[in-house]
Amino acid sequence: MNEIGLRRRATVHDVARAAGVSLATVDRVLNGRPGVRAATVEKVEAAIAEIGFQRDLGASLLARSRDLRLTFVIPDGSNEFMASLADAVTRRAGPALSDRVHIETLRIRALDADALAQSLDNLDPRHCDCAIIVASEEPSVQAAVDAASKRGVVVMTLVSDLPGTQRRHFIGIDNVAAGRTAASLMGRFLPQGGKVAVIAGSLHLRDHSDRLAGFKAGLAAEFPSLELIGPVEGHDERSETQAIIGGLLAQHPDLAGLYNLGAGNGGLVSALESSSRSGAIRVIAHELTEPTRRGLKSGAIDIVLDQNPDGEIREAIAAARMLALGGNSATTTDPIEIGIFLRDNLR
Amino acid sequence: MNEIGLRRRATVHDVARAAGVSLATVDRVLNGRPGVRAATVEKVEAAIAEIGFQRDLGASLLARSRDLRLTFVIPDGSNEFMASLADAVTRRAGPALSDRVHIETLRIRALDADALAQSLDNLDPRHCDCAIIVASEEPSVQAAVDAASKRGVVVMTLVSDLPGTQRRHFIGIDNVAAGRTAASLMGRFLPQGGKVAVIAGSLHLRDHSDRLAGFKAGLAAEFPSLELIGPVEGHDERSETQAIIGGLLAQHPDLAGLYNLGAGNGGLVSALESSSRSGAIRVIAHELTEPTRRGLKSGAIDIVLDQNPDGEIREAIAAARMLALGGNSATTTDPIEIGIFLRDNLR
DNA sequence: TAAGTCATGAGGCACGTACCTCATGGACGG
DNA sequence: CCGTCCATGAGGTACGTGCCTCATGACTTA
Repeated sequence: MNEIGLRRRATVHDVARAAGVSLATVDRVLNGRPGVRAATVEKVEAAIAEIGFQRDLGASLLARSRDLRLTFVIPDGSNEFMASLADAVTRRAGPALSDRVHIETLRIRALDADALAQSLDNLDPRHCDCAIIVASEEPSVQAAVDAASKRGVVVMTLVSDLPGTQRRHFIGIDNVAAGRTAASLMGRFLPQGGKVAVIAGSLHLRDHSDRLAGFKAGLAAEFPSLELIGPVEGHDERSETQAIIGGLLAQHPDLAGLYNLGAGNGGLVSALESSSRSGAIRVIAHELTEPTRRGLKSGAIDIVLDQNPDGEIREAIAAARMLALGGNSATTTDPIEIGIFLRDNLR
Repeated sequence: MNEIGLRRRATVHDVARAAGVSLATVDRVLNGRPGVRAATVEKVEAAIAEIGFQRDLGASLLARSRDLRLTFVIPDGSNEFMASLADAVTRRAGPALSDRVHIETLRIRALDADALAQSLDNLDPRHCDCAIIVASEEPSVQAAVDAASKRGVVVMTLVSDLPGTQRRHFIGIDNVAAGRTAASLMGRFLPQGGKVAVIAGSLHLRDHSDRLAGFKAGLAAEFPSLELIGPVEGHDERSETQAIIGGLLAQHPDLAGLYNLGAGNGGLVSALESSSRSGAIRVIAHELTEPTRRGLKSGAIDIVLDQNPDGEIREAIAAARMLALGGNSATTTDPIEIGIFLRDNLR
């Protein structure tokens, strides 16, 4: 019943025929089982390359008769972005299930390195193929990532990276570039120069320290007339951030700009709006969430730099599927882009 | 061999048991085949909802023993964005194949409605499940879309929509919002007012006419001190656009802003750079391509509004898969976002 | 009442891969 | 020359779904 001229896609049978070996041998090679001479392995691999065989992912998962099991580990607490990240996971879980991808979510206390390390330690490769974590850069976490990898649980980082470990992939924006972009916008907003304060969540978070580095570099290179104040750490908490902003406003009556490279934006907006200086200070924040939307609309915030949580979750799942088939995820996943939002292009 | 407490996912067998019918009946319901009483259909659907059955997409495509066949119809010519769209299709074709999605690309002459209509007419539902087209809003195209739908080829629109036809889905940005965003940025760039020229490709393209509408509305609502010149149609061609810009520059020595809502950006940049007024005029263009990157870097262009071609192709494929399973694509696809690029956040 | 129509059941084969068992034949050491 | 190990072949079953045929029993219509 095949249409003429419409070639069937290659199967393991075709590989076996092309390599001049049996199905069993092809299977052993494909799934990395022992008992095949090196020369034979090469023959099979050559045949695969020659006829362009691609393993059928659906049939493969079907035959294994089990889903790909992913565990997302996401910080809990008042951080709205993390909440929207978790929501995105929930939204994707349903559709993913019909692709045989089973997703679980773990929420752990924000900025609690030991809690993160421990939940990684608890992951059993028999129940979890891949863990996707929002990492913080602390020794206990790094050790736990390497240990999990050694046990056979693939680890990927999300939003905040953990270079120098066994993590197989990072999904998130280029945070140095994000910081540079913030500097570039801030510099254009303040051609006359002035004081710019920087608030971070925690410099143990790689995304925050990268943004800071990019922002500093951007200011130094292009806008030396801006004077940087801080960074101050608000631990991504609403009330703590609000207190810090209040203090900065009181301490610097001539404050011209504010860059919050962490979370806690509810506190940022509240502090600005209750200060009578909202709109007079150029404000750049991160992540499009309820408080930053409110800030954009009221004029308290000028620009929001955003990473699309839905896109990140989608790419994480896609990367995990690729890894599960022994492929290289890096070659096929799309980079996550830095979104720039002002009042007029709110989505 | 199932882990204790790890429930197996529901299958058609479970549905049959739960509904008290046979496998054959479940199958008839699932695949919309006739010969089932309405009451029985309801019983089955209730059972599906109750036990949370989700069809196994992989097994389904496997059993059908054929790939999902998609045909992308993309304009040819000097339009760099369309080229990058076609590239994105090519990039996705490989990975998609391992999900049993077979992709073909047709390039047709840009702005040639009859060529587009004819390639739609040529699509045979036995060789193509779904066509994804960059539409232009002309009667012959509209008729061809409806005819193809009637023949059994699902049609989706990409980049430029075709409302009022049988097209099942549109994938692209909200172009009215894009125009409004351009207006908002332009207005902020030119607080002292002035002349702003608008260049389009063709107002038969829905995306262009939508952008124009959004831009006009945005200026009228917020920046009445800006005087709009045009639109002039450059037909998305490099040389024609270059000539038009040259003419505008000569005719309006006091030109303050330029919004090219179409393609032909190579001509835009060339005209500006050879005019000695590059950098003195605020310029907003669309689509991140080689010429617009060059323009951003040289300062000839201030802002580029972008739709991510890779993201669009990804969503198109995802939507087609959903439609193929009888689902409603609109509920599961992510909206495409308007990217805003300046020199500093080039990707 | 006989013939026909219709909803449903029962069961089987196919899809491409994973994974299992068993057979076979060659190489090698003693 | 015999026993052992090892690479490989042969062939089966299973996974969940699609699609086919055939049988059966209920109901309609002439």
